[in-house]
Amino acid sequence: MFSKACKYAIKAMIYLSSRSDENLKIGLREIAEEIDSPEPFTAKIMQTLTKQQLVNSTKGPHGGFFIEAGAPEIKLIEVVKAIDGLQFVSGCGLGLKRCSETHPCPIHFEYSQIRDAMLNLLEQQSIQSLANELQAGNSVLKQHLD
Amino acid sequence: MFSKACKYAIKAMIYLSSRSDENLKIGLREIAEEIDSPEPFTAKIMQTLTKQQLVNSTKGPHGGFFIEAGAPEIKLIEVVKAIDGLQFVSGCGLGLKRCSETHPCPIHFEYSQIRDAMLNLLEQQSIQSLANELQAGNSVLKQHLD
DNA sequence: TATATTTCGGATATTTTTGTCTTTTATTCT
DNA sequence: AGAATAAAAGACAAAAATATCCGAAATATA
Ligand code: FES
Ligand code: FES
Repeated sequence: MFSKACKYAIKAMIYLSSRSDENLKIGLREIAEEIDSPEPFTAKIMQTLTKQQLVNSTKGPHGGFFIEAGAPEIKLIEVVKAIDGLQFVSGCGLGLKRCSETHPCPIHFEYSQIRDAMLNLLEQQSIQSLANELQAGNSVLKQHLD
Repeated sequence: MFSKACKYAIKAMIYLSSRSDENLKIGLREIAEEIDSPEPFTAKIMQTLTKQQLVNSTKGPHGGFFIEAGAPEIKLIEVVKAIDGLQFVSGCGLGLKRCSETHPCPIHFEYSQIRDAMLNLLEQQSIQSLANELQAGNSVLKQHLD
């Protein structure tokens, strides 16, 4: 569904948002720790997100990543777009060169409905609202397995 | 969503089914041609499908792949399971070690609904019925782009 | 200014997926 | 039996995704 990089990105964004209310910058180490991701790989992803202007960053002591306070809501689709691109929400489920109503693959009509539901989810849900649920303790970003 | 191998597998199965009514065996070359897939890679996939008993094969002249006539319907999920495994229809959308109602990731409730719809599709749809639609000209397995 | 901190950028390494090639084995036909 | 055909099996190659490392640049603090 999503690449690992994209999953890390989404979780990082949600975590960041859940801690960015204050004028707080979050370091790479903390992010990787809290979303249970490999630190150097996460660094690359954060670089991409920064270049795509989805997060801000500052270097140096007390530097780190943060989401501009008072910034407009960031929808999930924007994060997916930045990391994985939009192929998955528009492409054919069986890999035809283009998804088409007039020359559909065998599962087009069933598949495209589900794909559109996913697209809808990504367009509706925002990082901020998911972060609120996280803060409220209604969801988690990592699990402690014994 | 599905790996390329899995997409090739599904298309190969549907094509095979659409031609297997008669006691007809289909060669690798024809399959790869008709589903627009790399021949040697497709060979590997067909080997797997054969080992998993989803198709039969015979060697030698006029040999090839075929689906046992009068065999019970093959559901899409069986093909996906044989090639990609079931991780995607049961795993967490954000990569948590397990998908859980009690310790859900931020998108669990929306995501799992869509994932279950996909699972439902895979469990309902059979290779044979999709092959019928293909034969009826209602779908295609490859496109000719200029 | 000097030092410590932290991201940035580029190079490199590993793993997985995708794809290819060659030899062997089974089967059919002559 | 011998020749031709086609899949099976295993080794190999290329590409992409995932992950790591290190020096450079920026920033805060002393
Ligand atoms: S053509 Fe395959 S999903 Fe639309
Ligand atoms: S916990 Fe993430 S999808 Fe269920």
